[in-house]
Amino acid sequence: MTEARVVVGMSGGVDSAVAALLLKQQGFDVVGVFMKNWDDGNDDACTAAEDHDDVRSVCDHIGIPYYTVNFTREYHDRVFRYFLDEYAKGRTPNPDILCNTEIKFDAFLNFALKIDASALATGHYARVEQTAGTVRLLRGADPNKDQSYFLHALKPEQLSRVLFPVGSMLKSEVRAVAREAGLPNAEKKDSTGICFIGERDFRAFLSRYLPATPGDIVTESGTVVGSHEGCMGYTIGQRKGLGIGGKGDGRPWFVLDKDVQRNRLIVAQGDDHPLLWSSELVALNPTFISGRAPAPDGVSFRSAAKIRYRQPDQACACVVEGSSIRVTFDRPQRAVAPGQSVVLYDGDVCLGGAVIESTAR
RNA sequence: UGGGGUGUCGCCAAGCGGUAAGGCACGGGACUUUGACUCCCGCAUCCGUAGGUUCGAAUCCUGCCACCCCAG
Repeated sequence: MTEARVVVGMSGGVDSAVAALLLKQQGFDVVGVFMKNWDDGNDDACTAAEDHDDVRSVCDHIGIPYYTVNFTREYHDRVFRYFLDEYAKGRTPNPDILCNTEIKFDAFLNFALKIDASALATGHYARVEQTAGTVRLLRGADPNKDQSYFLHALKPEQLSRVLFPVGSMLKSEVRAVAREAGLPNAEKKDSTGICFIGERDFRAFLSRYLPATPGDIVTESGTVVGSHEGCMGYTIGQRKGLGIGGKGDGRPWFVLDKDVQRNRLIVAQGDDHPLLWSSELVALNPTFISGRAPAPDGVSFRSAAKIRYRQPDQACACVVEGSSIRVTFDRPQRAVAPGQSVVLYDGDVCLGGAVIESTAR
């Protein structure tokens, strides 16, 4: 009779390290696993190697075995290709959401089950609550670190196999635990950037995979005010990188829209421009963690939504219409970008979400 | 080659004899498991150029250069 085995996805950061530590202390048969899902040969090799080293030393410190798995192929086929396709269409995808549904909690979860683990744990700041056959996803206890936004598309079958040991903790508590336990990465800086790919000069990175064709930057009336080197490198609401200075009334310029057909960026001066704000959006193929929408098809229900990670909750009314959902906000939202996800909440409960398709005033 | 005007950071623009505002752009940092937004810091020893006046000039004077406008 042995303890239940749990696989912990180790990134090299403190959060997953503490997750592994806590599970070990709780008596689980913990196995640390490092995922290497990206490989572009050279430049990023160093940080990936550092992360791997951190995983090794953390696992040694905690006293658990560790392995490395490689889902480079899966990541490329199921996440990165979509990522590029979306950018090619002029949209702004969120690869990390897909990475969770397709890689971490699918390919990787299956790997964990295959080596006889009963669950997969990660260092995500979110909570899973299971009661009488139902699963709920709750925000992380630390409002400043909550990552439920990235997990909203998981299915109940996936969530029921998942543990988030640090989800009920504050970041400061996680760091304190790491320090007390003497974990080698206790003070390691939080990582950002696309998961598994890391922090990059975004436009330069994209141009390695998508042809960057120079084009005009125009105002909504068609006046050319600048030029860009590939409009896929910009997103709605973006200010930096336009290189337009000294024109008009002196205020900064923002991207209002992208005209992929004509390879043009449409911009306006001042972030109070009406075309930068919309109070309604339509998103496709909504998924709900409970398995069904809070209200029947065609019936409106109130909710709180996020258009992007770390955005404060926005009060709204939603209505599912066939394979899409229409969200109408109480207050207009800035720079709603097709390709990004709208995620719905009811208090601390994450209901689900959908990928934004279009907006309306 | 008659007249008038203008030349200050990549762009726009203060300054009007007392020793170079500000905005945009850009660079760096903070924030951040997407892309963005936001915030903070930095950014002309020098004012088209050569002289002159003055204790002292980007600010006054003169020559030259460049551009613009009106005349031709």
